[in-house]
Amino acid sequence: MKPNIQHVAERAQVSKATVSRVLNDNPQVKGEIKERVLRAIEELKYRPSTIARNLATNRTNTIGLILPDITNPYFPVLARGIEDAAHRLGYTLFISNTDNDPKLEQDIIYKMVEQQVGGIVLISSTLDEQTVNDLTSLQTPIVLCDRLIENKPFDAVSIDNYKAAQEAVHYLIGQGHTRIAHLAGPKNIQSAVSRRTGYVDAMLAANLEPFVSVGTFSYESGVHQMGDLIEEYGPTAIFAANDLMALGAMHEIYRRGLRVPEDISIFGCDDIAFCAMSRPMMSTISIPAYQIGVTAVQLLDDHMKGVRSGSKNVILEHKLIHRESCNGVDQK
Amino acid sequence: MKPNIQHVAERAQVSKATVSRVLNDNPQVKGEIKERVLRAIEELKYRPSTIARNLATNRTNTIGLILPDITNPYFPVLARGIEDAAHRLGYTLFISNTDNDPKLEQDIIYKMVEQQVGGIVLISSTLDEQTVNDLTSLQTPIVLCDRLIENKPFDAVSIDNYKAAQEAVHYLIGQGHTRIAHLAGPKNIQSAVSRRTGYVDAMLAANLEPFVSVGTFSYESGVHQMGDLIEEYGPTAIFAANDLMALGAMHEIYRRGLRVPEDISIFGCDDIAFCAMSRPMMSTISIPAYQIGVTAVQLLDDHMKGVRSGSKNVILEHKLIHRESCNGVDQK
DNA sequence: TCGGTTTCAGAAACCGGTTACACAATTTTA
DNA sequence: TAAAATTGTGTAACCGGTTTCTGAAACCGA
Repeated sequence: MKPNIQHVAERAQVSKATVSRVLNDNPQVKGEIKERVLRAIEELKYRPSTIARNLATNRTNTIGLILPDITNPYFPVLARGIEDAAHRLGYTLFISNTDNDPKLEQDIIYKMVEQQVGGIVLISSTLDEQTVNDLTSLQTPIVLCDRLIENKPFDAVSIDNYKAAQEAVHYLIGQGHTRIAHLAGPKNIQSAVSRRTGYVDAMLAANLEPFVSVGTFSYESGVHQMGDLIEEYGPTAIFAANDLMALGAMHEIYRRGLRVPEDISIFGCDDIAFCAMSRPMMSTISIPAYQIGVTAVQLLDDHMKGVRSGSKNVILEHKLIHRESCNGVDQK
Repeated sequence: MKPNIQHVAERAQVSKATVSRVLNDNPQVKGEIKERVLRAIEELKYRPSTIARNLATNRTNTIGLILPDITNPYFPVLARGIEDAAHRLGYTLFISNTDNDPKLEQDIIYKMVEQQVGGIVLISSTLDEQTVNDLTSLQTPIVLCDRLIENKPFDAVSIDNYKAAQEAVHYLIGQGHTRIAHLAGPKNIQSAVSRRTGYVDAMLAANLEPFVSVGTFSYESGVHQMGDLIEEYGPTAIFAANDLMALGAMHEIYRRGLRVPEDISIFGCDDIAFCAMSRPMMSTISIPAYQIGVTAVQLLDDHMKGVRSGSKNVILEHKLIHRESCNGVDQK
């Protein structure tokens, strides 16, 4: 039978309260009594019940992470940042995938709230106004990743996707490209929309005609879109809204006997690990995913500890990574 | 202020017990009383406290997942299988990374046990005899992934790594290779050891001399090992203990102006997503990672529901995936 | 009509901790 | 040396549910 605090108390010949104080490092208890309690704990191999403690304190020291799909190579790094930061601060982490399904996402949020998580890190693109308002009534702090939000009591941490996209386009233009197409992500995902807008604006500002192909952020999508693009537009450079699509595009280019960057330059976004493993290595925008995760948890922790009550949008710095997948047109 | 069961009871003019019964779909309560309770719940936007329920029932409906590093591309798929299966069965999932640190791993296991998880899916390579015995005394069911274990009260689910490695070697031998080197994984990881043993035995059985280079399962390790291998041994084919090392090896081969598979063939293991994205696409052993995860949770669920008490080793089928990274020597 | 079941809701104990408060023992102060 | 302040421990209420047990009311057949 599993020992509880009462058993320890009896063995050490003290009260439950004293045992509890020892467990919580309360300095009131010391000397021989503390020794006795520690010995009793040791002898009984007693481990306090977290759930009982949770109920008594009305806190759980848990954080929930809700994301689209851990299988998408961008997210593990983010998740790792979150887990590390959470662990460091003494929280354990719940995790759940939504596949970008708004209904499922909603259910999971409520499930986690019922689990009494102290806070939630939410990576969501599908949040509509109504849902956001519902969440507002929750007392659980929420921090959004990769998505900014205004005038709502949520923290958010992200990068400036609009600016990042513009930089990518400028980089390509700087190499002499004019026929630059964009492999866009889903229309309901904010980061995808920002990148697309950044691309379009940068093109227009340079008096170039934008050409957008909308996809799904997946490798397969990149493959198909690229095929269409070659036939319908004939670009010399591609700015893809994420690396997975960029990789798919690159694959298709080679399948057709063309080469990167000699025939077509490709620029990605995210800087997933495989960008440095592909051949040619992919030039891309590096997003500090790990740091986003860490920051998100810190914001959450602040809220949970009551350090801060307002909401805050944090924008982290991205970085343009020059590798091998882009080349000037004049070098052909 | 957040409503509790008492508030609902008062509003519906019934007792706490009745509300509890309604919450748990107890058919005893029906008709008008049930209606009143449901209405009160609705009106108060009442959500039962999971932690209170946990304490009362002494169950949490949570499962813990402990793995080395979610950032390693093999694990997200496994984790996804686990999460999907857990979600389907009504469990929420804790997750934590160990970086293969035995001490940390131990701490996390105990932390999860204190969280009263119903069971733990453990992906560990560092378990020594002593630790395993300690875990035995826990009342929490544990299922091991990617690692078999005998005569212990744990379930395990894995593939036959020894056989998989032999098949890989036979495949390479069948293509006419004789100078086949092995990029091995860490000596303290069981799957790495099995693959290595399978390689060595298959080589010896074919009267070929094994050549093993020990690495760390990482891409960088593959790069460095491959460099050494080319200089010290001059293999015509490589069997890498995982895809990350295989990819690293391929990178190094190209960096030196050689080609895959024309100069050196490479065969990996795991079949991570990048294998089908690299150029050339990587031939490898496909491990049913998702299915391993699902199976692990099913075993856990059986145990938690008391369906089965003995322990069980499940071996899932792997598959040899023929792609582009291997070629017969005679074709040169 | 009446005793015997059956049905259904409530009272209260319980899960295993935490913590406000009370109070005895000890130390400090006057 | 007595009163006051401090220290350290115990008592008991509490967190918010679940569940056993009890008994009233409804139902049933004779």
